[in-house]
Order: sequence, then C-alpha cells, then structure tokens
Amino acid sequence: MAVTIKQIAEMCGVSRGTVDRVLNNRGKVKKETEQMIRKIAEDLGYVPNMAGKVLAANRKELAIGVVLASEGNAFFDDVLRGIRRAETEIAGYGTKVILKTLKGYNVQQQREAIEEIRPHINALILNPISDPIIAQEIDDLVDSGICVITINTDIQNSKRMCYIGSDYTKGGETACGMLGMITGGAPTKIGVITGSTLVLGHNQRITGFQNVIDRRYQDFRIVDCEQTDDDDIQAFEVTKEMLTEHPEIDAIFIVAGGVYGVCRAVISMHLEEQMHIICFDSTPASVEMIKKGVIQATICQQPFTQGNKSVHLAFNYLVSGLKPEKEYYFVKNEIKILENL
Amino acid sequence: MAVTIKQIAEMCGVSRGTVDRVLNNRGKVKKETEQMIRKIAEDLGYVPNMAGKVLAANRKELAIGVVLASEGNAFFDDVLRGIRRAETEIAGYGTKVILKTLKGYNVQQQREAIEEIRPHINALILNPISDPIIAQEIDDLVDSGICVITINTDIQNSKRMCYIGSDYTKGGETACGMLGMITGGAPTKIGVITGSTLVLGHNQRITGFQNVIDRRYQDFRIVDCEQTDDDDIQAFEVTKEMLTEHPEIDAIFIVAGGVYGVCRAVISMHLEEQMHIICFDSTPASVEMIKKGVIQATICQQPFTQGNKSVHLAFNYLVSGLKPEKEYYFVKNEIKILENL
DNA sequence: TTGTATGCGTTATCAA
DNA sequence: TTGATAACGCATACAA
Repeated sequence: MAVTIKQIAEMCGVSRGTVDRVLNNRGKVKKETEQMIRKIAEDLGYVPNMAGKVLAANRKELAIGVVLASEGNAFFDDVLRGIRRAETEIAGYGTKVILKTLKGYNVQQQREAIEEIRPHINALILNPISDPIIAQEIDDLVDSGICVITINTDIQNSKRMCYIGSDYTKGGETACGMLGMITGGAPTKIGVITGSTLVLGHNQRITGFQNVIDRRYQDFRIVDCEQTDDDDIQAFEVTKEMLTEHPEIDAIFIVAGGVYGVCRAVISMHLEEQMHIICFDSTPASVEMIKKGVIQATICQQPFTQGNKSVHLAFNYLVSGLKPEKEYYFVKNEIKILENL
Repeated sequence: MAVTIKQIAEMCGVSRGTVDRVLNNRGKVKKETEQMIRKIAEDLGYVPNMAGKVLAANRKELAIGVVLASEGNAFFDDVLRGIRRAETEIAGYGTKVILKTLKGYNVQQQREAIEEIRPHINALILNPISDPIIAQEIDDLVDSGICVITINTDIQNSKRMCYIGSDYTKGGETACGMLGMITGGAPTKIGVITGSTLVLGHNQRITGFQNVIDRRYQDFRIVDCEQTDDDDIQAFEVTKEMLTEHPEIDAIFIVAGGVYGVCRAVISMHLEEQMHIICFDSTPASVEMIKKGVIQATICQQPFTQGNKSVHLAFNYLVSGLKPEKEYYFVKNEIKILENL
C-alpha cells in the first residue's frame, strides 16, 4: 500500500495536521519536527494521493474558463473537440469548463469576454491577442489567484503560467522540407501567401522556411509574398495578381488562412497541374484540395492535443497546486498527405 | 455543485446504499424503487465522481501488469517511456505498474512471464504473440477477472478487452504515398525488405503499399521482396543480394526492422545517392540515416502514445469498471522527414 | 506550535 | 430487500 500522511504522522509521533502543514509548506511548525517529518516522508517515498486531494478540493466548486477567438475559423474546430473531450474527462472529478468563443481579434472584445467569466473561474485558457492591454489583463487575473495558460499563440511579458501550441519556426522548416521532397531540390520559384505580417507565428513560419532554403535548397527562390488577412476572397485576389505578375512561379507556400481562396485562384488559371502547394492545418478546405490533388501536403499542429492538454494542465494545477514542469509545451508538426489524412 | 448519490438518496427517500446498488447493478432492489431511482438519477444528470470512486477503490491495492517483448528492440524504447510516464501519472491515485520485459518472441517465455506476475495484477497489457496458446492464456486471465489489453500487435479469437496500436495497412499506404511524392510518380523499380512474412502487420503494410500503387502510381513496380527477421546482419546480406540481382532497383521499402543493415548495404554499394528509401519508426538507426540523407522519410506509429494510453485505459477500467468506448484504438501514421524529426 | 474533528463521494460490511 | 456506518486520503476550521 502506498504511504499516507496518516502513516507518516504515526511514525513521527505527531498528528496528521502537523504533517500536512510541513508537506504543504503552511508554516507554524517547529524546525526540528519539520526536518524529521520531511526526512521520514522522503525515506518512505511519500506521494500524495490525488484522489484524496481532488475529493478534498471538491468542497469548493472549481471551474476552468476558456476564451477562444474561434468563431469562423475552422482550425479551432479540433481545438474545441479536444477541450470538450477534456471536459468530459474531468467532469467526473467535479471540475467544469466554461467556454466563451469570439469572432476575430478585437482587444476590447477579448478583454470583456475575460471579465465576463472572471467571477466564475479558477483558471483561464486563452489564445491571447499580442497586445499590452491583454498582457495587463492576464497579470491582473494571476494576481487575483486565477492561473492563466496561453494556447496556440503566446504573449510576451505576462505572468501566464505556460504556453501550449506550435513551434512555428519548425513548422515552416517542415513545409520547406516537404517542398524539397516534392521538387527533388530542383530550381523552384516560390510565391508566399501569408496571413498577416503582424502575426508573429506567421512570420516565424516564413523564417523557418527560409532557413531550410539556405540550408538545403539553394535553388529555391521566394519571388513574392502577399497577405490574405486569413480571408478567402482576399486570398483569391492576391493569388491571381501574384501569378499574373510572376508567371514563373511554380510553387506556393500558404502560411496561414485563405487556403480555399488560393486554390480556387490557381484552378481558375488552370495552373493546378504544374503547381506545387504546401499549406498548414487540416481544415475542410485543405482536405478537399489535397483530395483533388491541388495541394500536395499540409502541416498540422495537433489542434486536438492543444485543446485537450491545456485543460488537463489547468485541472492538475487546480487540484494539486503543482505548476507544470515546463513553461513551453510544443505540439508536433505533423505532415499530412492524401494517404494519412 | 454536481449531483451526488447522497442527494439522489434524499430525493428518493432511500439510503445511499440502495442508490449505489441500483446505479451499479448489484441487484437486490425492489423494481419500483429501482425505476424511481434510475429516473431521478437520469433527470438530475448524475455523473459519478471519479475521485470518490478511486478513493473507495483504494481499499484494495491495484496493479497493472505489462509484459513486453521489448528487449533489444529500439522501437519499444518510446513505448516504455509512455508507460513510465503513465505510471507516474496514476501513481498519485494509488495504482502501480509492474513491468516485465522479454527478448524475442518465444511463446513459452511469454506465457511464463504472464504467469509470473499474474498473482499480483488486476489488469495486463501485452504485445501478444499470435499463437493459440497465448490466446488461451488471455482467456484464462479474463475469466479469472484480470482484464487484458493488447498493444502494438493484436491477437484474434481471444477475450482481450481492446487493442491499441497501428493501422498497418494505412501505414503501408502512407509509405507509398511518400514515395510517390519523392519520385513524382515516375516509373520506379522497388525492392521490398520485410521483417517476416509470418507477421501479420508486416504483410498488411505491404498490402497497403500495393493498394496505393494500384490506385495512384501504376508506374511503380515491386521487383523483389526479401525477409530480414528484423536482424541487421541478415538485412545487410539480403539487401546486397537483392541489389546485385536487380540493379534496376531505385527505391527500397523497408517494412520493419533491419533498417541499419539495409542502409549499410546500400552505402557499401555506393547507391545512396540515387536510391529512395522509406522505412518505419524513429529509431537511432533511422534517425541517423535520415540525417545522412540515405533515408528520405520514416512512418512512425506514436509509440509513446501506445504505451501511455494503454495504461490509462487499464486504469480507467479498474477504477470505474467502465469498458473503453472502442475496441480498436488506432494511433496515427506520422510522416517524419529531416525537418520534423 | 500542535492536535482533533469533520467532510468531500463512493463502496463495502454488517445489521435489521 | 433495505439502512446505517466505517473507510479510503486529504484539507481545514477550530480547539488546545
């Protein structure tokens, strides 16, 4: 049988309460007894029983809040699935999840959404907008005892506990690696269609892509780079312009949203046969275009895991009080082609 | 606050014991009261509290046994990591893991290993040898109340609760998809180096590979197929023979073990520049050869997840008594290239 | 500074 | 067929 607080108390000739105070650093214990208790606990290999902890914590109703700018963005569908799955997984332990979704990235809206659920939650999971106002909001929450976990996008200079999401640079490197695989490293003129140059992750993907060009594929050349603001119509327009202006382009690197618009533009110009296209994430649009043979590969960032794991990290912190071991939880960059979609 | 057995008991005007008997199908309850209790529980949306369940289950010491033919097989290193991680994750809930590793696939040895730990365990995780003796052993265990989960390899006609492992056919399809990506579908003469034609999973990978040839790459031709018995020396020999006999081969599909032997043979014949090689799993050998550029891609089967999830499935069954939702838990076939290793 | 009592939700045992 | 009670391990309010 695993060793318990009760057993330690008996061995030390003190009460359970005293052992509890020592092991949870609540102070008010004589130094000598403290040392003795610590030593005994160590020797016996004491591991706190989580079920007991959870049950005791059950006196208070615990809730985890989630604020996601997920509406109208198909990428987040699987993130939400992961969150809902985690919700059922921890429901049996008496902790619930309060979900609030938003459309688009408006600082005031995000702040208001957080404030709205703030009174009801003990932890917050957030894909933050990179803005000092949001950083300040996070610090407020943490100072008032609500732990914050960032998901999918990180934010600098805040007291958030940890980040779970993509290694964007490596994602860009992987994308270029796949293009190298497809072209055999032959001279290639590449058009880059990014989401926004204001989004750090998008820029990091391009950096990674360029890294691998420099490292392995010196015959690759990026000839143009345009923005879609993750909008399919805009993507359609800028792609047509780009391909008209640079008819030499024979590969497209889609960094973020607008996948459907880009592909429709390529198809409308009858270039889908000779064009090599790499994109990110497994959305209905990218899946459809891979099945059609328009896109050759997509790099996915384990959206389900991002959602699921973030909730579990929050839950474990709430019931055990232990911070996660790592500050950064990077998900894998998964290569998907037609056969393993 | 979530609804509890106690609350249901109060509402029904009965005792907790009666509610427990109904909700856990222990019988010995009058039909009318049973129906009433079920209805109230349903209406209130009763969800059993796992922490309470686990704590109550803690009266008995629970243990999960693992028998793995992992020694000398690098693939299992990550499976074991997943198991050990799960062990620490559930240690806090008072359940321990008893691990027994074996070298090679000997039916009697596997049976003895199981019998050895049998008296101390409540569940068993096993990568079974496909043999009626093992199937019988599994049925014995299940009949005596020890649930069995198969991992990495399944076994037919047994009472095992569920399987977690690879979809081998899809793995073969993915491998062929990658070769198609690399060659652009150009005419290719392929040598297949399998582990053993007696291993179902290896055959399924070849079937999947052939599926995609038929479906998408009719210019691919498998010109030869040899066995390594997962041994590097044998792999070295048969590969040299094959390449000598079929100098037209320009791609190799390594189905199982012996990766290092195959690659060394290719290098010794100075064919690594023009040869395209696809293999499985992320072992030190395959990683080294990808870094050297000898292998272009490897298809991985989430070994960590296989180990980790199998333990969690067993744990959940032990403490909740609920069988897993699915009989088959297939892990992903992950494509790894140099950039996302 | 330390000890005691109570409760979290479930299950098991014993008595009625 | 049912009810009452103790126990699992931990946290906490309160008493000493």
